[in-house]
Amino acid sequence: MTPVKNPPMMTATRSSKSRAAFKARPIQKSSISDDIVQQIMKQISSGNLKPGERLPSERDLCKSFNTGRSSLREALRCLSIMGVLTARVGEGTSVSTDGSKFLETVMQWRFITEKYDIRNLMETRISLEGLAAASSAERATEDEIAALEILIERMEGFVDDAKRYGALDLEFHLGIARASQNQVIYDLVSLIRGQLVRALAEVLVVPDARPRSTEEHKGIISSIRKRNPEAARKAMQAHLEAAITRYEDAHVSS
Amino acid sequence: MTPVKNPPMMTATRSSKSRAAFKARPIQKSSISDDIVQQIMKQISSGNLKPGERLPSERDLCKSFNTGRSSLREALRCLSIMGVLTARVGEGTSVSTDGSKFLETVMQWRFITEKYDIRNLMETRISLEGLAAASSAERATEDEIAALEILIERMEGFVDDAKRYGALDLEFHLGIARASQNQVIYDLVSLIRGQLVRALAEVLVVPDARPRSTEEHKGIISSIRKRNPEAARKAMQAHLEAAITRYEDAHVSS
DNA sequence: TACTGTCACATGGTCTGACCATCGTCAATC
DNA sequence: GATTGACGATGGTCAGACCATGTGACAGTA
Repeated sequence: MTPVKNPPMMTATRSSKSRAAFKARPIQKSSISDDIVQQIMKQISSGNLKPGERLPSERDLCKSFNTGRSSLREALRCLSIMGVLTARVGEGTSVSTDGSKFLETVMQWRFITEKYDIRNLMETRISLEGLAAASSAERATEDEIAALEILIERMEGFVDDAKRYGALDLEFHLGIARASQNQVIYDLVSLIRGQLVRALAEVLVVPDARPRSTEEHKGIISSIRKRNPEAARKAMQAHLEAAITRYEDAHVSS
Repeated sequence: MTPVKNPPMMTATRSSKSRAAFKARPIQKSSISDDIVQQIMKQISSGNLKPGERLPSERDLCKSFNTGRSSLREALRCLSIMGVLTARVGEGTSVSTDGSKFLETVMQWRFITEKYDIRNLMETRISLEGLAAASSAERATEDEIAALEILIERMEGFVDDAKRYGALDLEFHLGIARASQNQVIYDLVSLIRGQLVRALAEVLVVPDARPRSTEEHKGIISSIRKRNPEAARKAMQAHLEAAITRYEDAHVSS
């Protein structure tokens, strides 16, 4: 894990005098908290610790790991900030039941540290959501389809409210991702959507954008209801392409 | 951030007497280390703290944040375990220059806490790598294409060595993802690949798998060289579909 | 019987002070 | 000029303390 030592860095170009090349492997000294984090994660992955299960108290864990409370707490805190553990005063620490919170948190950070190019994001999104739509056409339940249709109706009531409309739009796209019955797609779509959230807000304020968007949504859900994967994919991709165009137009004019 | 309270959990099914549903939003009490983490991340995202730049010493930061060293350290430790910061004894703490390590670490954990379905992963991978191949056909540099071709030649020398072949295979797929000139795709492809690494090791030990795989690789790179996006996409997707088939055959027979 | 208040206890959250190992620096030394 | 050694700064670890909060048991009350 987290490297503690610098790479070898053979200082060959040192001076005139040549030295015997001394081979050595850098000592790996991982910190205590790193170790604890690893151990706990391993216990979780091995099923030894199940979601919702409670860990021993911090003071007990100190004895088990034979370590000070600070080191232990650094590990626990790290895991709980990342959403793997949930700690409550007076109640103890337990494994989080909602694992998705983890990805969510982390992606929020990813978006902070690294800015992706919007075109790259949209390009990837077109591919992923196309797949989501196609998969939904194959595997969405009747209930899911019905819910999406209702969602569209609700959106029509908010064509004049960019903010509300945007929220429902997000719900629509995530709904399709979920209806694909593919957790990977859902995670990735929501991930990318998180990165795009600022840019998309600009798109939907474009005049005329929302009515068009609604029509395109109807086309998508219609293809899904007809269980036509390729049509659904194409409809979704066309929808997103159109969104890009709207975005770029707005960007140029501003 | 990290929720401190339980969800509402309306205990509706309590007894015979019915109760008025009392709506309440759990109190959010963020801990100090959470705050510090947020603040530091914000400083990094705003560009106030640039990669490689050194932070004040822990003891100085304590004074700045007006907090104890333990709380501060919990935050710093969390960030450094996640790869955002790099801390070395006697040297200080600085912002990591390699941001990708962050995603890598995190995904390793994601894979630990949550197991994705292999079919879902492959399905998504087909879509993404198809896009990668298509984009590469449009945007790969001549150098990148040449490097991929050389890579294939090297792979032919290792058709008898499943392990080495696997390593080169990974390099090939990542190379195409990189040649797409789309950082998002590259990150996601390497992410998914990481999840699949165990399963894929099983695929390549199937007799006859490696020669076939090599042929398919040649087809992909050929389409890319011809600058034919759709052909490249189809070739890549066919390659991955074939890999699935090989995997399932191997799985059934075992 | 059902609710409510109280109290001891366990637990996570925070602070403080201390010691250690390591690194960079720079003067002293050969 | 190269090597060495002392010194200060820094992160890593520990132990002990106090606080605020949640839990559970128990008694009191209607």
